Amino acid sequence: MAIVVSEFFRRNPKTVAIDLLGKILVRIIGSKTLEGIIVETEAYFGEDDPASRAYHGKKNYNKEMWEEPGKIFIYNVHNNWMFNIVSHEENKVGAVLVRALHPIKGIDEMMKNRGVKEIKELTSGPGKLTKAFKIDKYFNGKFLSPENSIYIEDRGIKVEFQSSHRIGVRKDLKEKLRFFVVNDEFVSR
DNA sequence: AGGAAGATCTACT
DNA sequence: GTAGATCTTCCTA
Repeated sequence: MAIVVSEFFRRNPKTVAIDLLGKILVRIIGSKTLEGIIVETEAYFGEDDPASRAYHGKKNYNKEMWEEPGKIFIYNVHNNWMFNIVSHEENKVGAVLVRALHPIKGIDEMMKNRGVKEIKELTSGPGKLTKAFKIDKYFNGKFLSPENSIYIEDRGIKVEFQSSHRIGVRKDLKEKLRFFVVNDEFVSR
């Protein structure tokens, strides 16, 4: 069952980040379908979050965070594309970063896209999964939807999760805003 | 023109 | 396991 994007992402990013765990990211490439269970996410808030791309105010490169929830927000870090989904309540700012997936369909295609043989290496990090799923700046500002060949499904998978501080950020908030599925080998660390 | 970044890969100890 | 190079994008000057 496809999720209702406009409702699902119109919530606090922290709630969305937790709720995304266990959902399926689906990507259609020609006749191929790639699928992965979301097993690691991070929540980012607006201008009061020092780790957020929105911290320095609305800029050309982050303006999507102010736009409609359910839009895809892509940016580049050290030659890696980061896949975020705009998530916030009415008149707020925020996004959720997808950090890791557990591949379930289209493994061969992912190996081709990534250029590696180990399944564990396919999608166990934010830059890895965008490469495996062929996600790049092209998707920035587009909505998650089957028409755009990328969307999220709820198949009722229930997961047990833990939280931790966000990874790689210079200044984090006190609150733990990284969420990951317990005992999943695709969690990035 | 220069630099920093929410990371990854490689080559080692 | 841990350090160092990487070589894109978009910022600030």
